[in-house]
Amino acid sequence: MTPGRKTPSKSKAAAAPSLADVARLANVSISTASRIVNGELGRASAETVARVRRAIEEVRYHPNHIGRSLRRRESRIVAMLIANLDNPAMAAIMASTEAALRADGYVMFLCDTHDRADLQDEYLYAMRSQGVEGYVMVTSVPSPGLKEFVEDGVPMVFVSRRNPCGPGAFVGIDNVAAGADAADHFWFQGITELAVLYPEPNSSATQERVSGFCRRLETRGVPPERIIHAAAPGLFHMQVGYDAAQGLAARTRWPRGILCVSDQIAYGAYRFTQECKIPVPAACALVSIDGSPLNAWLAPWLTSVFVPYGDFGRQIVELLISIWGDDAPSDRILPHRIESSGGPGIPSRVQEPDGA
Amino acid sequence: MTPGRKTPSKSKAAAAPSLADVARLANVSISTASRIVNGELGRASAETVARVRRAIEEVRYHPNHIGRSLRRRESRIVAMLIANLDNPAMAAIMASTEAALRADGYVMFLCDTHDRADLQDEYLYAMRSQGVEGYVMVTSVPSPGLKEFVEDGVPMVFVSRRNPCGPGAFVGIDNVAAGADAADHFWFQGITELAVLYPEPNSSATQERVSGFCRRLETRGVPPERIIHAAAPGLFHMQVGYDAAQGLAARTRWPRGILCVSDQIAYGAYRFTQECKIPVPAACALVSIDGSPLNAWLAPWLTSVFVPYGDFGRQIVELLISIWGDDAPSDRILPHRIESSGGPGIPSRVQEPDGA
DNA sequence: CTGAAAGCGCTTACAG
DNA sequence: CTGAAAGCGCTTACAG
Repeated sequence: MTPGRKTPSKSKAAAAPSLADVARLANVSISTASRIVNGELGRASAETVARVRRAIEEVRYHPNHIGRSLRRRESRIVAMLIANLDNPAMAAIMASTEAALRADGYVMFLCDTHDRADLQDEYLYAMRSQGVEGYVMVTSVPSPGLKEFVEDGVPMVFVSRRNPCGPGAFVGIDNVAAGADAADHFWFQGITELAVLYPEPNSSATQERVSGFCRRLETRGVPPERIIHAAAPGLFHMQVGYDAAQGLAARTRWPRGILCVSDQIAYGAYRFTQECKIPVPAACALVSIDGSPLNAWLAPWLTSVFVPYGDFGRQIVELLISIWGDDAPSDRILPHRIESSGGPGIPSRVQEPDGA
Repeated sequence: MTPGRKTPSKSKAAAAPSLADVARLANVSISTASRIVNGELGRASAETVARVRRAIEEVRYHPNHIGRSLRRRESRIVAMLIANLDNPAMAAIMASTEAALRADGYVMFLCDTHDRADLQDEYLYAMRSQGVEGYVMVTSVPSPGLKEFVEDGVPMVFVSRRNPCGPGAFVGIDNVAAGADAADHFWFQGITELAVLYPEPNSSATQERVSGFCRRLETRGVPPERIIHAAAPGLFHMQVGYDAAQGLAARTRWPRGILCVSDQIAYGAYRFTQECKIPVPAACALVSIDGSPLNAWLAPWLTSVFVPYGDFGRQIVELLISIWGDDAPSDRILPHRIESSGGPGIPSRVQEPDGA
């Protein structure tokens, strides 16, 4: 399957120099060399330090983390398990987490679970074998392995979607409030013929968004049965949005406003409205949750709840560190805000009259 | 900086069982246990094998790859260094590479270099310390570390953009041909007032696309000086496209057709055309290179050269394996094709008359 | 100020 | 069929 793996080293590549090579060249013990490599300078004469440093330069020594990890029993590696790389929101979470980890001297394994329980478990076990010290679970799914890790108290942070197998540290927005804000956005514009579009099966995030939306509308006097629910299965949210919109059209009169639980679902629904010649937002206002930067460029017709994915990374890493420190982990709920993309010539703020 | 790292293990988490634990429980030597863990069953009695397996189950043993890596001097880890995670094309390359690696039993470190030479080097050294066996360089930049790695014969594959520091195995499309196809697309529609938009500084890919475009037009009889070049600096291609389009408008008459070297540049240029009330594609046809799936949903006005990023991963991994096997690495050039996104009601194929 | 020694978890000739 | 031993590269008490 992997022919030629027998000779993994290019003939050119000499074996990497080890601490022993440095020590030999500098005429010191490996212990001393190790201390100097690790910046413990107080315990060696200036002359020795200089000699060792020269040797390090000369052989171009770089520490081998595998040896260090084995001995110290720590790897400084974190794994991110993520459901769907080609969703821009996921990419933003990935990028910010990667940057925050690097700033703290960690490196990141990336695992694409495709929202599949079997793959998720395969990765969890593979990562454990690699000595990973913490797990960032972005939109995880229930699985036996996850349950086992959670029960074993393995350090984990759940992002966007809560732990589907029990309690767990969480980073995300207040999804109930986000749904409620979307509801108010419609309400203040006098739009009360409403629908909501979401993927199936439901994650905690979806459920919270939808229920926050419906409960707020109920508070405003819009009875829940007036709000049409349309769901469609699938991982590819644009298709989900298209399919759900189509299902909606088949069942009922077209609404004046639609909440889509993600930007991509809104993109899919939009395409359907265009095929049906429904003017957006004039005849039907579309609101979604994500706030992708893309919206300003390609979707000026969309109003979206901005989720600060770029700030997630810092929070995720802080939370992980507090878990390692055996602190009681407290969820990190980040602020969201609703905003129009403001395309060419479109005023960009939502005006919120005070009071109902 | 990382408070509490002194106690990295949750009190709950018992030390992971080692091969020694298995051996003790099964009453065999560590050697024997190791062989059985590694599937070398021919050398132990069936009874011993069963006993060891029971012990493995009982202590819930999982092999520690750090120990294995140290001893075998191989890690089965590959690193991907990539310039810009929030570009959908990059995400597609990432996803397909990750999947191909997993299929072959490798895991992947992800490093976001932000197109910065210093970060690229920081990562290269960090990855080497982690014992990484191969490097996937997506849109790399020139840097001293890269030069050093290339000279040392470290296994590397360059993706999309060629090695900026000398020769190197490459996976991508034929960028010259892609540019030429875009030229023909305009030519066959009778559009010869043309401009080309690209980011600065120029990568090999950009240069090849632009020169393929211009050379083909020259062949067709359109003199090079008739083609307006507009570039803008930056990493964020949508802004680059907008800025370049703005610069174009400031300098000259608006063209009838524009080649944008990436989809995102086209999105940016599109926004500018909308602000200027220029009908697209009626008054100005936009062609780009990438072929993002998003186009069909949000950019029906765009014609794009489809690049099979989803197939890159397999090719990358095969190429890496051939390099490990000391085979002479041959570049992998994948097929592209030009296509309209085909939005609602728009016919989706480009008709290509035969002959000029 | 410095070094010898043990050991992290594993694999692998080698001997029996 | 099985095991004792060496060693991958490193760190860390401990002794001097």
